[in-house]
Amino acid sequence: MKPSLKMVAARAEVSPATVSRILNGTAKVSAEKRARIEAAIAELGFRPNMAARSLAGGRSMSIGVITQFISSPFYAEALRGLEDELARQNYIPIFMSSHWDSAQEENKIARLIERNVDGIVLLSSQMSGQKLFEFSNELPIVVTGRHFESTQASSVNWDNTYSGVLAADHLLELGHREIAVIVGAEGHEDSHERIQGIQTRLKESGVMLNANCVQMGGYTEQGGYEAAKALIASGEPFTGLIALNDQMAIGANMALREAGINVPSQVSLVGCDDIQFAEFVDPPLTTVHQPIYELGEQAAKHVLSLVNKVRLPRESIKLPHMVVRGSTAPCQVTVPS
Amino acid sequence: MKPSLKMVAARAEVSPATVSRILNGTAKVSAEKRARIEAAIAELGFRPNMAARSLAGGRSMSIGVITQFISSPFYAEALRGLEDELARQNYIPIFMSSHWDSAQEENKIARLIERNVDGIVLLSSQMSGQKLFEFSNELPIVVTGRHFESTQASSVNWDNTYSGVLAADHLLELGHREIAVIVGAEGHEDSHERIQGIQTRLKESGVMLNANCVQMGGYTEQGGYEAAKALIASGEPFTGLIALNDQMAIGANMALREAGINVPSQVSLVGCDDIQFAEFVDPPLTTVHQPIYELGEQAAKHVLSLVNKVRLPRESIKLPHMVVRGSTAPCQVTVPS
DNA sequence: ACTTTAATTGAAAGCGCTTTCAGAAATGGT
DNA sequence: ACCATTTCTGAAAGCGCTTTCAATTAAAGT
Repeated sequence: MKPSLKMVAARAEVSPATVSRILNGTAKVSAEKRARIEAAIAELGFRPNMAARSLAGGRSMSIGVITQFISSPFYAEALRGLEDELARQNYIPIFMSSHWDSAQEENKIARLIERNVDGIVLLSSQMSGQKLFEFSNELPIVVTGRHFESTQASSVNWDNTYSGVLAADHLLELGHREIAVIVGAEGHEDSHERIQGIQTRLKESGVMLNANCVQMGGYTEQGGYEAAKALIASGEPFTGLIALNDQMAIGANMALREAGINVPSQVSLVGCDDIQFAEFVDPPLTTVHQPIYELGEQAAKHVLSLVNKVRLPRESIKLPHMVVRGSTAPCQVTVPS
Repeated sequence: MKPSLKMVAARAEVSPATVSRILNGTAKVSAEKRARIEAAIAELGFRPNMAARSLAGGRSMSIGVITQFISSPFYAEALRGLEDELARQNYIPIFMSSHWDSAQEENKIARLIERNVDGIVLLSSQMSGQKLFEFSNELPIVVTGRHFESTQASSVNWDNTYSGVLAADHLLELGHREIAVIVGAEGHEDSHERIQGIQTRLKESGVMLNANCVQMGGYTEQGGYEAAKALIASGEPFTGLIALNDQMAIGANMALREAGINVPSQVSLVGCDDIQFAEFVDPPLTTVHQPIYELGEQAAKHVLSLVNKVRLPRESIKLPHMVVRGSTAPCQVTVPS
């Protein structure tokens, strides 16, 4: 039979309440009893039962985390940050994937609430603001990739507009004036902000972003590959190509290669995220590094601050920055001025 | 206040026991009461409290899953299989990373047991067999990447020897006789089996695997990169290179490129796993496809069969197979016969 | 030495559910 | 109609812990 708190209490000749106090540090206990209890715990190999703690105490010490796909290099990195930060505060994450489907997302949230999570982190939620608000009345929620604030909810993000600005500036500085963009999907606030950043910068430099030069790639390698093919097929000229994430950039790179278009001498390619693989493709991908791991950490800090109702010292998240590798080069084509 | 089972019972004018029976399907309930109860549940928006269920019922409907790194394309795929299969049976996974550290692994297992998981899946465990055995006395355990069987434990694997055989055969058939290998790390049963497979096949074809031609790459891109560099620096001639996973193969590919060695015309490169990216590197990576997603699924089925003490229909896992892409080609070098 | 205040401790009441046990109702057989 | 089964249902105990609340003991003040 598994040792219980009661058995520890009996063995240490104290009341269960006192053992509980040691476990939680909720009250002072005399050194002598503390020693007896700790000995008893060790001897019995006692491990507290979280279900019971959760039921009695109303806290489960766990945070639900919903991602679109657990198996994406982007989310994986954020999850790592989350897991590390939560562990530091003795919480555990419970991960679930919602596969870009808001029905599944709601369902998984319900499932997490059943499991008594103390709070929820939504990495790139698809849900309507209305629903989000409703859930945030039930428990603390933190979302990334979009803005949302209420009494029990907050959002954490880096400056996505700035990511767009960086990518655009980089190509502009290299002399590119014909620029194409592969976006992820509609209705993503962060994605939208990046495009905003790109467009603002292009406009400031007197470069028009032709509508034909914007293709959707669904954030996958395959999608990026097809988007680039479409771009090439359209006949629209471009010397600079920005993909809104690295996976699409890698797919696009392949399409360009297949079409016999050299990167970077004919087309400069810039990605976004700086996932682990970016460094290892050929040519190594120039990309906008985003603080993904840190995003996870911050998200964790934010939920826990909501859960424990403590004010968080307002430290803002790092800014994205360019990582220039081999996929971009000065524009070779002479542009009529 | 959150609705409780008791409130549902009151509203439906039945006893809590009856509501519980509906929830669990543990006994027949008259159609009339069932209707009343279901209405009450819907009206109140009642969601059962898992902590309470777990405490009372002794089952948490959750399975602990320990991986080395959650952010690895390999594990991510297995996790997806696990998550899907568990969901089908109304269980949820609780993921934790142990970072190739057996102390952390034990610690996380303890943490999972505290949380009342009904069973544990270890993806590529590092723990000693002794420890593993001890834990398996506490609760059902399934491990992958090594063999381990006991009354409350089992292992699920594909045929790793065969993976090695496939890789070796492929290079052999292309006429390669000077072959180098980048292995992961010491003490991995699956890794060891793959080398066995490679060596057996090489020996059968009268090809010796020189000890200098085996380098360790730690399963990472960076490691593969450095291993390949070392291989090149050693001056040892080779026309075929097998990396025991795709990440190392991708790193090696980069090292070869940097050294001005063309793949596949000068060196044929074969990877292992067939991760998503393999298709998108240049040249597209020839690799041994392993049924990773299915491994996750099977692992889930196995733990649940142990948990619920049902015999599993003995369906064996798919065999690995070659996926020939662009990184291998017939050997160009004339080998003295 | 004797009260006042503070520091420790234990008894007991739940947290929200499952499950045994036994009683009540319904079914069937004759 | 009457008893033997079978089916459905409720009362109550309890899962392992936390947390008041009040009691006990130690420390401090005069």
